[in-house]
Amino acid sequence: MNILEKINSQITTFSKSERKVAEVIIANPEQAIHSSIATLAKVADVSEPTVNRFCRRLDTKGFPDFKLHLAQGLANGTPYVNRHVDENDGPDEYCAKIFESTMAALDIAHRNLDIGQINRAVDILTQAKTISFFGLGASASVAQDALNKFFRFNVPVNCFEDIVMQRMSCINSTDGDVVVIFSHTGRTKPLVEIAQIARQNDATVIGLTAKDSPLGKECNMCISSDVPEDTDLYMPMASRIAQLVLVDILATGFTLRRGPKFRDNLKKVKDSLRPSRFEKKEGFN
Amino acid sequence: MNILEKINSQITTFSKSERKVAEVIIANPEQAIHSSIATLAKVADVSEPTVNRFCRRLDTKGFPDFKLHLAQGLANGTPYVNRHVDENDGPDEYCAKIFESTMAALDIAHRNLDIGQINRAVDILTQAKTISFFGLGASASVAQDALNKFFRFNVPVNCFEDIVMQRMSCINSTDGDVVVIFSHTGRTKPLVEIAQIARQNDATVIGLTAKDSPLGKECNMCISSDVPEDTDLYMPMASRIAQLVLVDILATGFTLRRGPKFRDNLKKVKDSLRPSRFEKKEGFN
DNA sequence: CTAAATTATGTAATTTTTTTACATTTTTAG
DNA sequence: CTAAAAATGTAAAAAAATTACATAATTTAG
Repeated sequence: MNILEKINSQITTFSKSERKVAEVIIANPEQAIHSSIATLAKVADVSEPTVNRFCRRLDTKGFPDFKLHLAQGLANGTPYVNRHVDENDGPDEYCAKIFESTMAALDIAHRNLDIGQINRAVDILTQAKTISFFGLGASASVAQDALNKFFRFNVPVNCFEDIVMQRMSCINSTDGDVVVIFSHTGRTKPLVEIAQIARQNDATVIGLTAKDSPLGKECNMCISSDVPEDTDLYMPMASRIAQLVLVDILATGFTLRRGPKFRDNLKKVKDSLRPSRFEKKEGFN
Repeated sequence: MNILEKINSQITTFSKSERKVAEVIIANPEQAIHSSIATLAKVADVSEPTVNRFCRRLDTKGFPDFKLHLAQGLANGTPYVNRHVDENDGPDEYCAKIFESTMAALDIAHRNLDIGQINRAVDILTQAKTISFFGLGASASVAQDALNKFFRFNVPVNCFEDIVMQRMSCINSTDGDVVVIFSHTGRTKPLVEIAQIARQNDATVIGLTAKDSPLGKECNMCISSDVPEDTDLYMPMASRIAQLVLVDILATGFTLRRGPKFRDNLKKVKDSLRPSRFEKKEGFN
């Protein structure tokens, strides 16, 4: 845990003087790491040993060690935060903000991820007779991306952008078929309907969607990224990126489950592209 | 810049003794931040003032200040590294690795990004008569995603997955049309050809591809993410995520350029979806 | 190639900073 | 209200870092 958070969480257990020290540090940690114990004691209006005791109470070896921890916490505490784009931002700023909030979103998605569900999904996918990927809007391209990965595995795969085709496909599904439905909100009516249809026909439905959503409830199992969507610009951004990473994870899990021999096939698929490409110049790399 | 990187980049300018200090620190920075100047001097086999001079050379106030900088560098220097999935990895491990290398890739993409090119691309896009997005394979879904963003802007947009349609579209293009081509490698022959065709017809071609690739050379301008692709599993992974973030950036730049009134339109597009969705329960949020 | 000048490094003293030992004050429990 | 415990401060000691200066190594001009 970050030492600043630690100070905050333990502040009630501190004595009066120690609390003074804590407050001074929280108020301006940047300044604290550049102060000597004497300066800090004076600012907090306590004696130097009090500051030292304060440091020890936080499981550091002493004041210099405490400053080191604090410095690390400051560096670590702000790396990828969700910063919203402002209308006066120049290109530097909005580029930085978008990259950072995307990374922050992935970090959150990773933390919230239920690995057990991933494992179950890989189980289901490896045993599937056919796999269908469906999504609408921004999730349609996620579905297409999933198709692009899974068709390499030599399993029958489907992907339709058209809701009518999706419906017909689900009506024809049977036991052993797996339908993967992508939807950030899980509130898109037509997708909820095709999930119901697929399950009525004994297909297994995996939802990459919010757990408690209408769609989530219709699925056999659910993988949710729980990424808060940035609604500033009314466009899906981080959520679909998180979904794509989940696709990568499922595809990776799939290939690992199938063993090393299987991976040679993947190389063959890739090599088959060679004639349609310009060769890279010879040399290292 | 991270102080460890700084040491590395300046190591040639150091004197013999200072280099000894640098090497000891690089070999084990964790240990360095917990050593006194005396210990470090002994380990590096130099005198204490040499260590101190070394610190000053790196624009720090002295040894303790140097340790602070180093501690901060360690805290955010190693967060997201590109770790490769190993065949014995369990789900926890491959999930962590995939998330981390994706984030690492985005970090690299951000650092390598030429903001000037982004600005130019936004210029071109805001002035476009029509915009077409083309890609093949994994980049096809990136193109589709771009379509999903830019159609909201009330500009005529195209996106075909079919190379023949792409070709025909480029043949019909004229001055004022903008063609955006997605390709990680920039070596896919058909895409290089359509870039040539589009330019022959006076369209402006923007490549989201490698700068020095055959495709890159055919484009009017080029935005490259320079993300090293993880080829372990023979599937595009991080590269397409980086492309999608670039799409987000271009779309954001576009809306900012158009001003606040324009953004009301985006809300309208989003609101139009409401009838096809299940309402969220009332309440906060 | 040599001598002067410059630069690099180390020694030892000085200063600063941190820590310890102990005294005093404050708080708490009976 | 008093005794014990806890908290805080004072002052001295220890540790760490820095400075001033001396010596050694290297470079450069002739």
